[in-house]
Amino acid sequence: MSSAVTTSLAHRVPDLGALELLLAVARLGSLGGAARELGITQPAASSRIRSMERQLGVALVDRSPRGSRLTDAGALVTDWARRIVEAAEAFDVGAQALRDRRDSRLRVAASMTIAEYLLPGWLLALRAGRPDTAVSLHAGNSAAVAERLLADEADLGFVEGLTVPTGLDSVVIAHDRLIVVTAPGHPWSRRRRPLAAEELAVTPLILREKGSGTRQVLDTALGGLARPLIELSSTTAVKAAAVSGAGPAVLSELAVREELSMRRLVSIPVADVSLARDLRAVWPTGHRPVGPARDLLHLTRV
Amino acid sequence: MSSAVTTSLAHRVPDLGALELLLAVARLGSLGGAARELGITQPAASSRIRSMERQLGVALVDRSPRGSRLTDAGALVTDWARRIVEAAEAFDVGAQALRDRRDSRLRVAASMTIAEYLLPGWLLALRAGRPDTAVSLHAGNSAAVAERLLADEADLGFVEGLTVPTGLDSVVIAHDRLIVVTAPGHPWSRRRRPLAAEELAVTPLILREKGSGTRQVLDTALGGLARPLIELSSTTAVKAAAVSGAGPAVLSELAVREELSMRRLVSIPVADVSLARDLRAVWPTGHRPVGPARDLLHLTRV
DNA sequence: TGAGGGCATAAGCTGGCTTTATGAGTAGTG
DNA sequence: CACTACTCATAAAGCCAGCTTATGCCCTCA
Repeated sequence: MSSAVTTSLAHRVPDLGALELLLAVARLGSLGGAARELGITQPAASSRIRSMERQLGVALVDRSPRGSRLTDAGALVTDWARRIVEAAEAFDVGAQALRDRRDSRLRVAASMTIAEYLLPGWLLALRAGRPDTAVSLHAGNSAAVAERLLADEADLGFVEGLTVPTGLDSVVIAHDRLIVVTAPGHPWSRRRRPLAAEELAVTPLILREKGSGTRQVLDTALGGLARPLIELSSTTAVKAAAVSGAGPAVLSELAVREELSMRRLVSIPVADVSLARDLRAVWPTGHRPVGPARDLLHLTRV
Repeated sequence: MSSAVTTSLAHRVPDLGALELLLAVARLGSLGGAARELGITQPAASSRIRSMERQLGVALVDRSPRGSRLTDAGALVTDWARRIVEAAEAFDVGAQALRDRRDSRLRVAASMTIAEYLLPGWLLALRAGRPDTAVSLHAGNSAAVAERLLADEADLGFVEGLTVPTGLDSVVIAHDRLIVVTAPGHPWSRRRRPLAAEELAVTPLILREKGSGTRQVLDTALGGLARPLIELSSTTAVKAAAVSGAGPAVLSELAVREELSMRRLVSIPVADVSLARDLRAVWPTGHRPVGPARDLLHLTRV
């Protein structure tokens, strides 16, 4: 693999500024207009689009004296670009929440899975409605979330798992499901019938460590029988092991959505095992969320 | 506060090179090692990580004389970064396929929706197994796909919709579903019961133009009754209208996955209407795909 | 025919990222 | 105990991408 000159992605993919510019051109139908919107000059926009076209080897916009429209290829590229920009927006709100310290107006504590996969989206939506809300975010396990809430160091918490920590009220805001995944080459990926619970129980699996929410749900569903091939301490490590073909893994559906659509992993249907778990918003008993916390809570309910 | 200087995303989110570097550091546990992998020097990596930390206002890695590990915040940031990099990888393979012209070893023709949302992932997987396969991609509607295949200008095609163009053999590779979506504020988003088919039929909707695959499926499902509020000629335009709150829209589940998880749109359950449609791989009758086309076809089957 | 909007080109500047060169801390080893 | 091998940080100097300003051409519309 990586033969010859495997130049990094960054050399083959335009930078975020150029992608934003392309989206603006697509929306406004004019290089100069897009430039104005981004606060740069028209020649800068012109040259940037041109160098992006050189880099990709494809004409992206049709220039005419009355404006610019995307070519067919340009439309396709713009849609791919949009997905990068959306991921960057999620990064941005997440990072901003992480930076803002305890003087923030809304302090959120969340379990890792929720903080990684759901919160950025919610914060993006919250910012759309309440642009001035400063949010801070702390990520930890369920116990840590409970502790922060009870010490009045957080206004609203999010946890996953089967039980609600004592002293907290909660409401179910979404459902998650654990699924079995393998690399595309694995024999299970060619099965025609769903996997039986017994098969899953006797096969060594790549798992999160005992005590994690994920492991807890799986052990309960299988009657405490899950057999580890390896035990790893982060979702990311489990994914990496599964992608590399080490064996089947059991992971939150949320955590592997990207890998499934990229076909780095495939999902193996399982019969007779209930691997659903609730995702809950939590707060100290009696202290119903108000203000921005209430807004965020409303956003999260499907 | 958009007030003051609402600097663009590109100023608040590190560039792709920095994100890749961060992922390498996370994986290898060493700044120098990551630098070596990316073909830059250790001081460059050091300074780049440091300036990323300055930009985000958060410490990302714990340096020690025996290596570097991610901080808690760093782990979270790294996972958000990974999603940007994955979107960039999809962009990259898509763009590469778009650039390679008709001398490519594998020529693919696909409908817009499939080209935008699924093909990049498939090509990524294909490249993992067959790194040297050069792929070219043409996107158009079903008729254009059929034309290219029959003129021997493509080796494998992908279409969505209810019918298979004549002269082509096909196999169903996945199922898509049209769903009803609205902006989060819309009254329908607070419904407790699923929408009935009749309600959908009498409500003016944001739709693709007549003749598109999406519209065809919807009209059939509703008995030709879909009532347009506006008709737009691209999926992206429909999404933009729906996000801005113009009304309910009907779109492929594939097309709105990101918007749903970002909560820019919410999905409205519908009862009694079957909006499923098949996604098919197609090829000229009798000419079963061989070589790389066969590999790609295998990859796409769930 | 003149005004206005759209785009391209050229020249010069600047800032960020890079490399090279060096120093300092820690761990393992004979 | 000192030597080696690994880690990371700092400083100085060079390069290049992208920016701005200044200009010119093309087209459309009044």
